[in-house]
Amino acid sequence: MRRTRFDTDPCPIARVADLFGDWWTPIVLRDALFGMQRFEDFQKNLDVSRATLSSRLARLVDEGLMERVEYQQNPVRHEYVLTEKGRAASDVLIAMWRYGEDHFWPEREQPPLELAFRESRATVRATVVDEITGRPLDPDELRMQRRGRPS
Amino acid sequence: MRRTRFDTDPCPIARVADLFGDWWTPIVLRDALFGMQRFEDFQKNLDVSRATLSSRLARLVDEGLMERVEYQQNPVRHEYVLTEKGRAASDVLIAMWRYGEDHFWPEREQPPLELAFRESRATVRATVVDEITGRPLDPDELRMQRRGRPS
DNA sequence: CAAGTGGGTTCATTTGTTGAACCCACTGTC
DNA sequence: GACAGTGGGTTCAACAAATGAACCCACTTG
Repeated sequence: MRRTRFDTDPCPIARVADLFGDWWTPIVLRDALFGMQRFEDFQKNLDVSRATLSSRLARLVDEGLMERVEYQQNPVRHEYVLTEKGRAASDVLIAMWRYGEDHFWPEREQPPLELAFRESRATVRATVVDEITGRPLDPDELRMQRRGRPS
Repeated sequence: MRRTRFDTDPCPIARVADLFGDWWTPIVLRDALFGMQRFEDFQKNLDVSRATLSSRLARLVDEGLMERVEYQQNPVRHEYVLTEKGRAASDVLIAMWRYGEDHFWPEREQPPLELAFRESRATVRATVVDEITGRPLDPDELRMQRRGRPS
């Protein structure tokens, strides 16, 4: 009766959902992308149970999104550093940010936080587009197909 | 000891994570975006427990991503139709697709499924960009800030 | 030698997921 | 008019996972 896993599913969304499909993982990753690295910092900032945090970080290391790196000896201490794969997850997080700010606040209200460029401090508005045409993607115009031979 | 909720969190990612933060919701939404509407179809296609599916669909209706619409009487039957808010979730799902296909298959392997345009059947490669400049977003160049008065 | 720091693990309680079985309203078939 | 089938659920017992609190350990600093 263990939780259903999708980590070997043929659909990319399913595999990502298997990892992001709990409430803590995306939030831990968010903090990591904004520079957080230490267990204590995550724990204090997120107010998460130490046991839960521990298992989430272990999973992220396991999946190759983070690396557990020793940053001092005597006593030995480690920090969690994002890998390339971990940094690439930012696109998913950024899409979530945009969707959240557009649809999860009551009309005429806005979230107190915004995403901005570090240097200019200008607000970022992200959007998902087709890489080639640069145009937004309408789900009604998309389909899933077998690679190679379109059925 | 109930599960921690983020549906009133000031961070947009947290609110979205609260909804997408389980393994079934993104997958149900994926099928819905590709046109699925009926309970039985979701259940057969996903091989999910009827109880779990039922609660997921109820949550999606509750949050305003879907509407439960009567499509026949005698006997009364309903189907689940995406709202505007539901359709807008496609950007998050598409970003997950891209991240999944780029990072969740072993080197030199590719997922058996691809995202494509319905008409031309050409492969879609999606990317997250800044709406104004059209340029990809590097997480190292971003920050979270309070809206209005940049601290 | 007591308190503090960083990074965890262990534990009991409670909540959520799972698969199987069941229910109900109706239709179509023998 | 009894029965199988369809669509859309609910109920149930068993098990897994999240939670918060307490605990542990290796060191440093006062």
